[in-house]
Amino acid sequence: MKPTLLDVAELAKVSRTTACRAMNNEGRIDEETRKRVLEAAKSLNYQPNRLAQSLRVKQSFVIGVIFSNLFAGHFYSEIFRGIEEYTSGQNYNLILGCSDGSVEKETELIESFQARQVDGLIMTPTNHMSAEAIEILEKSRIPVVFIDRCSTDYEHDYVGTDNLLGGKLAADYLKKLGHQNVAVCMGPDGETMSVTDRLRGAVQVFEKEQMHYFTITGKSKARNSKEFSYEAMLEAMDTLESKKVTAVMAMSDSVALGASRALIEHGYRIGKDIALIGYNNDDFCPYLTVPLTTVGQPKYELGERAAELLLNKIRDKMSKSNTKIILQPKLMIRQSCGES
Amino acid sequence: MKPTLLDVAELAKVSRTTACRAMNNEGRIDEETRKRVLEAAKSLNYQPNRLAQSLRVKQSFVIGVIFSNLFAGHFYSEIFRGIEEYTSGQNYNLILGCSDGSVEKETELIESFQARQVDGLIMTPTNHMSAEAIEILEKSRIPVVFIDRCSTDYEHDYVGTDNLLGGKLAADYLKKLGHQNVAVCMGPDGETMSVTDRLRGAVQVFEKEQMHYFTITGKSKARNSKEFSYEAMLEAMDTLESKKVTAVMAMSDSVALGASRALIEHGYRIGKDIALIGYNNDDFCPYLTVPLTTVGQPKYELGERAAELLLNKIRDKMSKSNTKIILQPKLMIRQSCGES
DNA sequence: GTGAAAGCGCTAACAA
DNA sequence: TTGTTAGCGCTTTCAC
Repeated sequence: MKPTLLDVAELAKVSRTTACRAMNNEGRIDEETRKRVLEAAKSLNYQPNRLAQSLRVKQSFVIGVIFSNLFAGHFYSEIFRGIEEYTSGQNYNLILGCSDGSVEKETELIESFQARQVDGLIMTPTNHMSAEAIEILEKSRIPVVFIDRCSTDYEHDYVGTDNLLGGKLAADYLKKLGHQNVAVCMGPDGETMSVTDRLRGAVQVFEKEQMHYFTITGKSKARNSKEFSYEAMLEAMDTLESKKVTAVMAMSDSVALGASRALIEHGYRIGKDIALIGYNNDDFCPYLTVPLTTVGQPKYELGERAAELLLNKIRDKMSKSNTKIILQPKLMIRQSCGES
Repeated sequence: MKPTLLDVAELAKVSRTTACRAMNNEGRIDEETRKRVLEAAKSLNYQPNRLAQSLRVKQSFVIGVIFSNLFAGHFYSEIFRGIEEYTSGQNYNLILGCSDGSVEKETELIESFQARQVDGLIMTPTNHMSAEAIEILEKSRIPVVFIDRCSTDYEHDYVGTDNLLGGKLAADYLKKLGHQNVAVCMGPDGETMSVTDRLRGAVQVFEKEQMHYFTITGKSKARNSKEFSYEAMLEAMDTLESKKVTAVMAMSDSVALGASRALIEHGYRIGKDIALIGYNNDDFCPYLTVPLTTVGQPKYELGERAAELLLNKIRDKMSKSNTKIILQPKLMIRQSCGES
């Protein structure tokens, strides 16, 4: 049986209270007894039960993380690392779930995490969170920070990058290279706000510069971006030719990868016959045969800032609840648009 | 203030016990009162406090997951998905940490998860787990399942793939294509058992077939496989030429990606001037300009089986504690070795 | 500086 | 079928 605080107390010949004070380095306690308790604890291999602690102090030091999509391996891995490194230094642990784009699972996860008394929540919501989920969040008053995407239907804190600007950056660059006809490959998450923002940004440029464009939305059932966009692109091949498209803008690097496969199979040489620009700056970009030009997002920092914001909210419940932290995207010029 | 079971009980005009029974669908209870309680619970928006429950029943329904490396985005994402989907159906939640290859952090995580009373642990250990960590695990008697890698110094359950066979598969294939001189690019995790096993498997073939080979270990400080192997490969360029290497075997697909960048920069055409084979079958493989031939691992299933094994151990503490589940690798022939 | 006692929210003997 | 009571392991008020 695991030793409890009482065991430690008895061994050190003090009361539970005193033992507790010693363990938590509290004030009013004799240095001598403190040492004695600590030794007793050590010799018993005592470890406080965090469940009991949490129950008592009504603070669990656990934060819940809900991603909507783990297929996008690199993107969420980096965000998670940012969250993890920031929070682990402050004694928090993370409980992680993946909604896989399902609103039901998202709701379940929120409820489950809530039942576990998480101190806060960081999440990328599904496209349309269920009304139920939103109600739960609002009623529970658990501090929440949305990351990367955000819910339209709900007042919230948010950490993301400026997707409108990102879209502009990409479009401006294509314009600068002289492209007039561009296809925009949306990928499977075309309905999320982050992606529609990128599109809006690009379209602003397209219209101002009187460029032609059209979007490839695809109707594949694949959840995997690469597969989805590969199929979507294959279907769009004819249109590509008839509209004399010279540049493809992909809404993520994975989408770009899928699109490039279709393009290559149809004899296009990336960076020569056709320009391709991605989004995210995933870590594989520099390592492709034709290194991918893309718009970079600071993924790790996204996670870090979200964690920071959340912990601040947790500590200061009064902090105003509509903070938006918008980080800047950055154009990463490589070779897939023909320049080096 | 959140409603407690007592609030529900009062509203339904029964005792806490009865309310408890109703919530947990236990036997001996009148159908009428059960309904009344459930209604009361609903109207109060009652949600049981899992912390209190766990404390009481001494079972948390949380399992800890510790990965050693989240850079390898896709690989661990898939494993995690396998674990998550299997366990979430059974009411478990996952608490996730990343040791980042550091034994100190690994030990901290184990302790921390233990303090949180996890019911079990799934982990990829660092190369050499600290004696301390092993001692904690043994003393705590928490069921543990190692995944992908395993600790040499410790009796354990394990789920992985047959890396020896995987190495052979790759080497056999290169032999079949007529290669006589191959370079093996080890990557940053060259010391892990999974990688050394792959090498052993390959070497068995090399020796039997009297092929020449040498390993590229690299001395980069990068933790990222792609970067690491890119640098390692650059350094090895001269040797590659002097030894007339015609094939490169990479210990993971990320390593292959890094290596290919160096090769391409030096004018090699993958699949024509030089053959390249990877390992893992990461999801980007089919989407490279020259689709990568590789040895596939069933990542999702790895996670799933690990979760299954762990839950069985949790339920039946008596189950023998040295189960090894070894899944089979599979050669995925694409174009990077010249065949289609 | 130390300890007794109460209680966080839940479950489970046992008794009625 | 229902309720009383004790207790999981911890923290905290209050009194000494």
